[in-house]
Amino acid sequence: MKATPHQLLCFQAVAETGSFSAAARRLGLSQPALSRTVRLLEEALGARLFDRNTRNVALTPVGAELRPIAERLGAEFGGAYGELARFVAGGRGRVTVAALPSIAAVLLPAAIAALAADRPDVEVLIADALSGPVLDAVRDGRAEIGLTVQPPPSAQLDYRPLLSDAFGLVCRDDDPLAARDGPAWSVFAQRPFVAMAPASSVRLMTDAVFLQAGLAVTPLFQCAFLGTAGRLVAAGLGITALPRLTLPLAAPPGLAWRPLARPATRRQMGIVTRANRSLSPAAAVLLDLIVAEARRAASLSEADGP
Amino acid sequence: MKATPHQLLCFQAVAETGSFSAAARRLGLSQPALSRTVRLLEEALGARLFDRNTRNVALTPVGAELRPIAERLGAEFGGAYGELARFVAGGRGRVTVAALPSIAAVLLPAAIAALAADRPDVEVLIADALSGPVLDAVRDGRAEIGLTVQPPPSAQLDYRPLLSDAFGLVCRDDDPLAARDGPAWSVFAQRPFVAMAPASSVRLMTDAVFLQAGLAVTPLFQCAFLGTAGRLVAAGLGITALPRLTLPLAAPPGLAWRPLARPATRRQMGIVTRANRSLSPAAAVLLDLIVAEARRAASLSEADGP
DNA sequence: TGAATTGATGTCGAGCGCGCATGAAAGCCA
DNA sequence: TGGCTTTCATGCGCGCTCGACATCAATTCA
Repeated sequence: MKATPHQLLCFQAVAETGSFSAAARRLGLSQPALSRTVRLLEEALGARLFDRNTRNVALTPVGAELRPIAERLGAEFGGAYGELARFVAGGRGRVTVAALPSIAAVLLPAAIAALAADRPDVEVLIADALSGPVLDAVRDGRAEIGLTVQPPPSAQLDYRPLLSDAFGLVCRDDDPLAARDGPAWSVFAQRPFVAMAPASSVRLMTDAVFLQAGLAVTPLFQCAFLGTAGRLVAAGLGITALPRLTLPLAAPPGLAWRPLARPATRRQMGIVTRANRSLSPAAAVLLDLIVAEARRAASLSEADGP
Repeated sequence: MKATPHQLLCFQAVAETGSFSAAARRLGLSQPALSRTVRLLEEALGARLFDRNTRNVALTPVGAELRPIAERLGAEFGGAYGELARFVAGGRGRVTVAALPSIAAVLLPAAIAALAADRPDVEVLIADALSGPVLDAVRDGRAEIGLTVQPPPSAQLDYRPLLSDAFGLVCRDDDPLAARDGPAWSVFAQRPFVAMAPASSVRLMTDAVFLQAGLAVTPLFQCAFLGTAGRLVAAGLGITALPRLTLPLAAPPGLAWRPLARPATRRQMGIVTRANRSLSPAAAVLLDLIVAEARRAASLSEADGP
């Protein structure tokens, strides 16, 4: 009751060449093997497929009926296999990345550009969110890759650190603070502080540092976007603390960045994936590209060690 | 590099049940066998299909990609197999019958009606022609079945006699000849003879009888159709000789038929098929029906022996 | 902490498909 | 017409695949 694809291939070869010997040569089989295979197929289907004697081979009506079917099936099978192979090779697919905006902006553009360059059929979706939703998205499979700060250890998530980024003071470049080498976090106790939104990763870290250092800092503003914070600082309304690599996002010219000391603080960025779950091939490729991009960013950033 | 349908079935079962053991039970396999089969499929595709530990089984992205493909392929395969099975069983197909009109009219209607009754998807094409073209059509495959008089023996054709039909005198029933028992062929030397067209099988036989009996018979008319000949006779323009079973075709009322003697002559009708060539299943069914119909016609016709 | 469930692995046996050698039939040619 | 060649079928031996069975490892539940 079963016809294997191999049997259909053998049938097709005989039908096309009109000869068992020629078909066997083409298939790289011995003629007896081919004869047997065709006979088995005929028995499986319950009908003769070729009227043959030692001199002539001709399709029977059943064989003629099978021919287009086998062809269609073969094309279907080959096509499906090709599709899948491309997916497996990472040449096709969809990758969803959940990322903190500040990290996405640093690491993703180059990686995605490199991916698009030689794998144009891979679709990349970016969901930027705060760190909690990023972890949630990865945990329940809505995103394959998460880019975020180091999360609390979890059995459901794997974390792989990529690079760390020093926090620094951000102020106008005509501010006297801009001239200082290695200002301390305590400066924020004396000047209006532009804070990020409460659940943002930058805010969580600055709050932690203030707490740890026993500093009483009252945020003057709370921004959801780095660009807003940058503009507030540029307008002279306050100063803030940001990781260095996020600086281009806070973009207005006329701003200075000085690494903060006491305590020297670094934000670690990394990749989060679902534990014990395979990545799609395309996602694996993108992940490698992100890792490479992170290495490049780390080596370019003189102040940054792992 | 090869995924067998069986491997895809196993994959689907695991994907659907979410469990190797349950899938194995459903497939009627042992669980180890199923495990191995899935592993082999994964190796063949070069990618893991399930993320699994002893407690959970979940599709990987590649597995999720394969799932609809496997489903489509399975449906395609099953559908194609079903189509072919129906063809093999004779439930679907096209049969071309080449036949002498006089024989077709006798044997085909009942056989085709019986065929259409329980195999509505079998298409029957009838090509009525003279005996030469009938043989040609069968010889080169344009027709699978030929209905004709006994042909000259040929290595390319098989002939199977069905029934034989006595020639008789056809005249008006008010003709004095109609009262005679067993008139002889010599009557045609004395009365206007309505002949059939030169290449028709009836004409060939009547000519042969006249030649053999040394009778000089000049045809008065030559008809291509039996109906025409019948009407000419009915109009009193002449008499003719026809096999008994063709009489209904020569139809007008008021005609008599009397078996001819000296020599008693029978037309043998039979089935011609291509030698060493399989019939399509549907054609084989039709052939059997024709044979049955011929047997019925023979038993009904008291004057007809084999 | 022990019992039960589930997937993986090792081993063995049966069946299938392959190649090789050989047989039978049909056409070709002298 | 009788060899020769070509072509498909068949018998045999072998290796690979796939099956079941027994067993192991890991995880959950009581």
